[in-house]
Amino acid sequence: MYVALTSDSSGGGTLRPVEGQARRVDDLAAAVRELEPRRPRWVWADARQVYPALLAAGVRVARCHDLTLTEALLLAHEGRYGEPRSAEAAHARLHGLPVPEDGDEPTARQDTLFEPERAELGADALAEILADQLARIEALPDPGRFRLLVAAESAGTLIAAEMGHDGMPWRRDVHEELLAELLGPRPVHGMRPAKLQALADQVSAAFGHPVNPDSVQQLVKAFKSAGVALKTTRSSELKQVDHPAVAPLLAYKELARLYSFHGWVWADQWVREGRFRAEYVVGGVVSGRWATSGGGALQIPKVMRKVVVADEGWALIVADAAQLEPRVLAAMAGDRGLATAAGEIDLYSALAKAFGGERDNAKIAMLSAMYGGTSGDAPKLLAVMRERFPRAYRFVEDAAKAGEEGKLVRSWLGRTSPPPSQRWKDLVSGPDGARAARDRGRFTRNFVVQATAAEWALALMAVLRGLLPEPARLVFFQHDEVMVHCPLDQAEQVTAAVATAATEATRLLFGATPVRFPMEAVTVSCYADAK
DNA sequence: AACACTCGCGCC
DNA sequence: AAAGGGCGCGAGTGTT
Repeated sequence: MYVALTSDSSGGGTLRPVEGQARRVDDLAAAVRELEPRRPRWVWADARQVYPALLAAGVRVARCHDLTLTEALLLAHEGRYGEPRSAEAAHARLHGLPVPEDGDEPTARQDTLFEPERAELGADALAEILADQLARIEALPDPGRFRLLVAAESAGTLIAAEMGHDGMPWRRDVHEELLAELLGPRPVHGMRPAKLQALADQVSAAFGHPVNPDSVQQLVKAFKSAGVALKTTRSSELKQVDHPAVAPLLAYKELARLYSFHGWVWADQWVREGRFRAEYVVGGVVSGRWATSGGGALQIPKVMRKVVVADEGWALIVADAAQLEPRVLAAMAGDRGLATAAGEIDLYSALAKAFGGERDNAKIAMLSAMYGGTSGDAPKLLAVMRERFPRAYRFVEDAAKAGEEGKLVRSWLGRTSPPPSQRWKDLVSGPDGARAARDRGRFTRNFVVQATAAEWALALMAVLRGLLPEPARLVFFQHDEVMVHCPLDQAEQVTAAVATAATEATRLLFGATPVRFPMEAVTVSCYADAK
């Protein structure tokens, strides 16, 4: 049962069972709570506009259909990438009206003097858009897979909102201790922390004059007059240099990053009541990976993990998929040899024999095949791969070739790569054309694998979410890794749920396949102990 | 003053 | 000869 839903700013809204009449309610959260036991699939324009308020009112839902994300997936598949994806735009297209650009949401327009205020779409309009989308899905070559994609993507919006609502445990006190230990006391505004300033002073002393270690220009100039020609100021390049400024400079760079990315200012902005609440953007990456729009949740440095501590009497269940991308490739390509190796817990060890007995060689070969790498031993190892695992090899080669020719590629469930830009088309027929073509080939080569891996991870989370007992909560997700916060006595049940979810995600995407997707969960009280 | 871009580096 | 995919975010730098 689909039920279209709109909300207004007063906490009310409209509901419309797709097979019924629209009805206005004053208390939307109460109405949703009442209907939820019948497990409707809620249809809304954009979860981010609706679901946070429901969560704040203590209401969670099991299923939804996100019209905006579905529209984006459909448009891309239909070769209409970049057309406005909002529900307003979808509705306007259906009625031959002027199509509003994305970002012109009605609420963002109300203070514009000469622009007439655009009315929010009603539940009837949403039902109409849904019917159109379902029909377009049916017309696709593989509607079943695309329906799974839409369901997984929509479930992702629920999870993202819930994780933003619940937050990841974050001990301010432990964080403060760590910052004090590494950087010194919190500085007054605009000043460098003491330990950072000391390192900056050491850099200047080593050069014999003041140098701002944050300035690439000054560093290159200072090294040049010291007789060292640098192409960049990257750490990896600096490490090759023999000069007394290098050691304090490397230490400075590491701490400066910590200070600006995860220091006191960051904590003031993002940590409240012992929780780090990130803003996830579902489908924010073209490959379908999530992005964040603030808080940098997907880039928490390893050194910060000691700050993530379960509440008293609770545990963190941390699980990551081992070697997800090569397994995805094995399953997609239907390469029997690779799939057999991917039936083992350590795929690379299982492959080692084929690559001269070295596990590392197997790893380089697989990564080069998926990323388009060609340096070092890669060409030699790729030749082995072509010989031993021809279907897997051909699968990524075909994707690369399509990209080089400017064609579209798709993930397993039907997410479509962006088309080449006009700039690329101009470039590819010019003197640097071969390079532009190769660059795009690397992108599409990786896209088919990365996007399918993202789909597997989404499916895993959607299933896991449904298996979690109250009051366990998903609190973190990072591409192929999930974290659940739960009472200690639920740890075993959650661990089992993770394994079940991995198996089920594999079945949902690939049906019967010899490929295994190991998802080992560990129970810890502190994230730092998870690896 | 405000914005856009590059560089560098953290994560996968 | 060499050629590695995807992001976010900050400071510095350049442009308007």
